[in-house]
Amino acid sequence: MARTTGSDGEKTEAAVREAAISLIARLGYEAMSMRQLAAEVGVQAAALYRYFPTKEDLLFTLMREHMEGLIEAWSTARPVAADPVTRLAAYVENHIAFHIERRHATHVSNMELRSLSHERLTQILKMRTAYEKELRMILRDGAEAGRFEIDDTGLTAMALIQMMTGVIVWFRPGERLSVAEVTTTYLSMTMRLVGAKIDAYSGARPFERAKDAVAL
Amino acid sequence: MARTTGSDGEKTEAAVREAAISLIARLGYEAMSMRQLAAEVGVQAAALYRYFPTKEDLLFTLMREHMEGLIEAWSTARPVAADPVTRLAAYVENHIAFHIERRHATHVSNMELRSLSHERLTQILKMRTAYEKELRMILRDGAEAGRFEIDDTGLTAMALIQMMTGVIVWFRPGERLSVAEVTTTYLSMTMRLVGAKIDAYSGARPFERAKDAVAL
DNA sequence: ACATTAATAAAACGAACGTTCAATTAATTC
DNA sequence: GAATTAATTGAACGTTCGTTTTATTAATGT
Repeated sequence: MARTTGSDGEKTEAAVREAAISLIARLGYEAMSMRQLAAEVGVQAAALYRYFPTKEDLLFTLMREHMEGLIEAWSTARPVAADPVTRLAAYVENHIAFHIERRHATHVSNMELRSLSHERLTQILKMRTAYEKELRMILRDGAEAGRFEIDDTGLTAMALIQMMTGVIVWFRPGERLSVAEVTTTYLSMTMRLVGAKIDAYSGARPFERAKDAVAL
Repeated sequence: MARTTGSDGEKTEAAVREAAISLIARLGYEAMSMRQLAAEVGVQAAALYRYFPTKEDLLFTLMREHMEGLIEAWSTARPVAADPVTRLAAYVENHIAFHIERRHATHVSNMELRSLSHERLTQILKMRTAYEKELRMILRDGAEAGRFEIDDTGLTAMALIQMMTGVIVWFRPGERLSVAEVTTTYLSMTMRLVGAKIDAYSGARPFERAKDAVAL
């Protein structure tokens, strides 16, 4: 046989991406075979090579697009010229929402870095560093303005990112907690962690338990 | 050829474990071949099967011993009948010290779970859950005693563990920060995150920046 | 010294891997 | 409706994989 009725390059490529994210997240990049991926899409392995020249090209494409999406999401959500507390809240909300929404892709981007060539690894890490630098700047601004109490900006940024990204390890949609509830609690923990003071409203009182919902 | 002069089963097995942890941490379990591992040890691949019947048995052994070591380390470090703040501090110190000391093994235990059979995965997760439960109990006791302010005990425990374990991702011994400095900062962040009050010393004042070294 | 056991090498097994190539058919263009 | 292009199949390629088998030598016990 050969070309099948109703076959469409764009649809097949999209199906390959989606199936690859799911399979790599579940099995790991090395453990997933091209034949397995093809079977998931409903196609022969050779057909995959029409869209991605090698297995690594496929992985790299998935990762690059994930990072681009994250950076774009932040550049949209980022509040301009706001105070550090507001900016930090926006960063946390965007980060958690994005990562919960794309749990599988995040897993791939975080776990399969070692399967990239040196050059491509550098490229992905550069994007990641740029994204993390945004958080460091917020923390530094807040510390300088006396709104945060932070020992070490870089270390705090890493701790916060690990904490927030860790959500995808245990969060399952539709279980005990909603995304909004998780976000609210993480916001509260974040603000306390950085020693945020909400002077604008009530004078230098540290963050307490936040019970009100946070808009996403 | 056959048996080599000076060959010793115990030493070879120890060398295999050590090399396996290092190789799996660097390349991933699926990407590491038994021939690669054997070469690292300075032996032929067939010799490995004298010590571990299959590749998965090797992985499982490494993981089980890592978890056993973690639980044992905590059961030694754990303070008996102390207040929640002291117990939480001990948990954080032990966790960070253990994980920095065994970065590679931690990487293996955290990243390669999906390569275990269902039965063995369950066994490892059971140990991990037992270890995490210790933290949840500390948090619950502290919250009930009014020493902590916590929204959700389970969620806070997960956040803290992700934050602390994340140290191994960026920490490199001998770089900018010492283990003691990292631990001190993480202790301070943890105490603020849980809203710890150090009543015993100074009345209900929240944790501030901790500058004094913490004994490990 | 000799017999036994421990530790390894060398070679081979079938299976699965990523990838390529030629052939074939569906859709599109003119 | 013929020519062209797009999409896919089926078979094959050489490699590498985890693992097994057999033979061989070092160390140990008697």
